[in-house]
Amino acid sequence: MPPPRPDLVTILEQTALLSSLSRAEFQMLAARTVRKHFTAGELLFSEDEPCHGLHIIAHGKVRIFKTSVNGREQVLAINQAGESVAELPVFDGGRYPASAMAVDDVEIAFISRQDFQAFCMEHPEVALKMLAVVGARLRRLVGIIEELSFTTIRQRLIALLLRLAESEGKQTPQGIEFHLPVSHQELASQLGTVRELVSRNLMRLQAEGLL
Amino acid sequence: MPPPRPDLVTILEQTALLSSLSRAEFQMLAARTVRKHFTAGELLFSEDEPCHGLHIIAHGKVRIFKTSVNGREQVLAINQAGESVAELPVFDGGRYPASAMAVDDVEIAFISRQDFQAFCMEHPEVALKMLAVVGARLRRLVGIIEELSFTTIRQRLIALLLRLAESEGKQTPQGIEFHLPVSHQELASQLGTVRELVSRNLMRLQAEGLL
DNA sequence: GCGCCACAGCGACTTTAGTCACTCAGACAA
DNA sequence: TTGTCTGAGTGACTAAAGTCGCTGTGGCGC
Repeated sequence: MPPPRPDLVTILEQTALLSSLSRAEFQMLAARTVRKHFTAGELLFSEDEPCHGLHIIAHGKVRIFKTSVNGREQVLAINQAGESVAELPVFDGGRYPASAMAVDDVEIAFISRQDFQAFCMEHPEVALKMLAVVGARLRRLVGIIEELSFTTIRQRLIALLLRLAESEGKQTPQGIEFHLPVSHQELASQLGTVRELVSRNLMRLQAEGLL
Repeated sequence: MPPPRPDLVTILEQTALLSSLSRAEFQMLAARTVRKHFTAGELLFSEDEPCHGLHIIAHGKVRIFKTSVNGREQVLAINQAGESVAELPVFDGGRYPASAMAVDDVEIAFISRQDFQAFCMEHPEVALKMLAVVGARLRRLVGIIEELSFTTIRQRLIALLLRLAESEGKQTPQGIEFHLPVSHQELASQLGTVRELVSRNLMRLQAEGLL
């Protein structure tokens, strides 16, 4: 038996997307929800696969990314518990635009396309929330485009480090200190480049005394 | 007086976003719609401005783009009559993520945020259509990211030329023939690079006999 | 201990992208 | 006819980005 399993209603209640629903509505939705489990490194789905429903993350982190022919990866987003994944193909009926992989062990609440669409028709406020969520995603993508087309890897790396410092860092007399939560390879994927450049640029920043 | 002005209901009827509404609904919406006119080169809105409502293009083309500090531009989309612009900030209440400029003379039907949100609550199917439209936009952005992070300018240029050939080209004995509809500068913006590289790469393709 | 592995560091090199400075041709107004 | 403006072509250069190959290190299993 996997780790403690909060019941589906509780999971659904914790997703931002569905806040503002009544207890009865949650129960109705829960009745149509399937629970799925993925272990670290497992693919939830991959690019160009047809989409059958909405994934809501109950526990764990999910990495959304694209892969190039030469094996390079570009991370589009990393989503956590309470967030949903791949909302869009649920609505436009198309295929997944990217792949999703479990970063650690992940619990998913899965609702089929038909069920969720029907639910949205009856609860327009959920559709509006959905639009807000998708809007936020769009903003992030525009941000990535901006970085990719206007800035150097060095600048992107600095920006990413600052973000990490913000979220993970703790203050020390010498400045802010934090551990890199992931490998250089992973940082490279998030920046849209290769490991060596991350390594080199980190060195450079260190040499300049900024680390 | 500007060019012939079809009435608002007709304009609204022609937008994909609102198809499937009844005549009465169109009239109701039209009553809350303001008409705006922009001449070529004029900005509809710019990045980071707060958003007050939804723009629907009645006539003309609109270029959505980002600008960098050093003056470079990255085109995110070019939208035509019947499409809407900047749907997202209407819903998440944020600011515009990019700027929009009239490519030629443009007629806009403008609906305020409040009115449109209210309308969506009453017409969930419009909200769902909206999600599909936004989804398509998201796909395009992911495509841009993919190109930016995985391919060279040469490849991107080829891809863009092929797209143009598809839409504008006419078959001739020697192959497909078409005019570049825009300046090299504009192509560069769409590819996320500078004029010189477009020029050079076009030369290169020509030298290799691919043009 | 030994070998195996994944991750990291690093030097040498090639390719691509971007910058600068200039020339040229065509459009157009004075 | 000039002058001027804009878009385009181009050579020379710099600076990024990416590739290759090798070394080092620190787990971890046997």
